[in-house]
Amino acid sequence: MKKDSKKKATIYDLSVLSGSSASTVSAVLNGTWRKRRIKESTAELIRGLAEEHQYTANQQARGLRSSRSGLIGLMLPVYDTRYFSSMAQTFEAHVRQRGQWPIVVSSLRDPEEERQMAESLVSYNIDQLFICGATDPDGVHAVCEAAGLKHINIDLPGTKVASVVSDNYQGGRILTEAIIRQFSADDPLKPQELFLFGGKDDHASRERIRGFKDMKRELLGGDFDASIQPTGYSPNMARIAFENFFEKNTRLPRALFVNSSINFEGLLRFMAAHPTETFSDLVVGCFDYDPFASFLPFPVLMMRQDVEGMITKAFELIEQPHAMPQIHLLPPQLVSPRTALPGPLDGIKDAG
Amino acid sequence: MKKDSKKKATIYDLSVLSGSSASTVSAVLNGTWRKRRIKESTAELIRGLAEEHQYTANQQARGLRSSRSGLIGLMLPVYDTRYFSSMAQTFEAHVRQRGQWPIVVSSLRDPEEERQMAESLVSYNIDQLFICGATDPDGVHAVCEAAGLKHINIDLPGTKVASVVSDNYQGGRILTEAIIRQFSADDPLKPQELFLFGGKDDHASRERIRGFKDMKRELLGGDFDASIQPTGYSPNMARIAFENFFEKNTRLPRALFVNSSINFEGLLRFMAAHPTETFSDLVVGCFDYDPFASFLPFPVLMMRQDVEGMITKAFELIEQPHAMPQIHLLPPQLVSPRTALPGPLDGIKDAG
DNA sequence: TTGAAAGCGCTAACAA
DNA sequence: TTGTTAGCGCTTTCAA
Repeated sequence: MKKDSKKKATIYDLSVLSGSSASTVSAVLNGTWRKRRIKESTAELIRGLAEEHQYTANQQARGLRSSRSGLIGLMLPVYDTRYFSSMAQTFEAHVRQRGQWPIVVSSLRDPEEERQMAESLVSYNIDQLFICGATDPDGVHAVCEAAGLKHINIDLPGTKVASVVSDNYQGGRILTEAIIRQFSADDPLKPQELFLFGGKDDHASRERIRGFKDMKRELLGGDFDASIQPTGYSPNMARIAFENFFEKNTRLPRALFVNSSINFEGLLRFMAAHPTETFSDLVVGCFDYDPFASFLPFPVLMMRQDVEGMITKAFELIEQPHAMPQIHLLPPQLVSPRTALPGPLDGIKDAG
Repeated sequence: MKKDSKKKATIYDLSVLSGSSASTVSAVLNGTWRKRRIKESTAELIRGLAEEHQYTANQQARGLRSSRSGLIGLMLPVYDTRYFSSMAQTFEAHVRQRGQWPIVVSSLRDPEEERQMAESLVSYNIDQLFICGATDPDGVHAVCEAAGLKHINIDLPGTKVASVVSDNYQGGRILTEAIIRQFSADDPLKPQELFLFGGKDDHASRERIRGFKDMKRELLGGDFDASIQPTGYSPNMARIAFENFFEKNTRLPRALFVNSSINFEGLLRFMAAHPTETFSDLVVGCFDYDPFASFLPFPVLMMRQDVEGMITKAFELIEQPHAMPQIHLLPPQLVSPRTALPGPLDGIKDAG
């Protein structure tokens, strides 16, 4: 083992070894050598040396000099749902395919946190930022704008740059209709038997609720604002809402529209405290797809957001210099009960 | 808006504005000013200016100079399971609490990929690397070692540095026993009715299988190597294994030990193609906890790995200069059917 | 209590 | 076809 094995080789080391100048080495190793008209043979030589000494460019130095970093950021509310984890997984694949590096952070839906994270990412000179599900996208925008950092909104729209979000209104309508159609004509669902739980006062929730209300009115008539129970994106608040409802009405509604899989976990917590019979005639519709949830012992309809499509579209838009601060809608997909869809993990070659 | 609002302020800007030198500004702003005995008033002045001009240190420059970056890496096989996504979530919380920044990447269980990722992370001068579930931890070690990068193994052990992993052997035993005890004394499970599906030839699978076999032998007698069906960590391979078994035996085993929730998704895919009755008398035990899986229409026993404990322990060990390349075992926790445990998302303040 | 100066490793004019 | 040079923004001696 060479004594310098702890020290990484630099272009200067290779410069000495090859007899070329540092700038020549640099050009050869960063791909700009063609337009610098460097002799094939010198390039060859330097590449060989680089290989031999396991040279890899110091990205900090490169970035400091060129004001880039090769890092592309993704700001997520949380990792730990199948929706957001598949977002991270898909994002990573796209970024790496572009020869860049993903840096993913979770801001826990705290606007102040979101801004500070953006600040910090700026200080690393990240090249682009994907703002996903931010509570205050425009606050993050201000930080990016001030730093000249390209950015785009996903999942929850902002008003300052382009946003790629699901068509939550249509999704809400479709899901509501599907829930209602689960019930047979001889024992149809009544308006006071269908409730929406979860979500908060953000764009996604509002749109879903709007779709829910419209479709409910169209199909069942009546309009019960009381049938909306926002609980935030918290499993426990949702659990409490279900408990309260149950206490007051001695049963759950026959049909539930659950605003997000996080809230659905609140339903699970409720379930844990009650016998299976409590859910024997329940129908649930839920935003975001989770494969295990789809096989629960009662019909679960899920709306799967088009994560792959959102990321693809976002990459398209973020490149465009003067994209309007416009909302691009992608249709989510209704998933029938007992459906196991392939996900971002399929196609990975590992099989043991 | 000032014309320079696109340019971030540097210590030189503040140096000019404050009348102090750049090195003084630097010291004030990076906390070393006390030991440089800088006057409180100058410090005050500079801090005020920094605030006013929204100064934030350029991490690339800082890192280039000091060979640090403030980044702590986590290498994950994949994001998109509740086990790994909770790992990412927990890791992030710990890292941020230390005032560092998490950089999370997924290597898709490809040893070559793992090494290249490590190389690349090295080129960003990350300060520490947590190697989680790597297929070839020692390969990654070699890269880290050569770069003088502190690292540690989680989930899957290596032989060169300390590893923090679940006690998969005990976990396998406990889970197997729990599965068997689900059956009543008047219709007990027979040895040929209990199968293990999933996993591959890695440490975790081997240990779980060993625990499975031992406990099965102890409680049911007999030893059927045929009752082990590795499928890799692939939903589809698992699905095919279930299909094959079903075709050959016209039914599933009465009891399944599923090696990972990823393989469980293969069971879901199988389920989607078969009527509910096929699973009416099924008992499943599965490694890794997924809240939705816990409520499926048949008893599902899950082993929850102690993610919080693993991360905590790993942080402890990675600091120690001469930790032995030893395996630290953490007991996983048996989770009864229909249990909704709190996760890393609980305690987040958001509630809408 | 502070400043001057060197240099981390790289890129990109500008010369030659 | 290549070398020289001047930084990118910061930390860190060393000197004052």
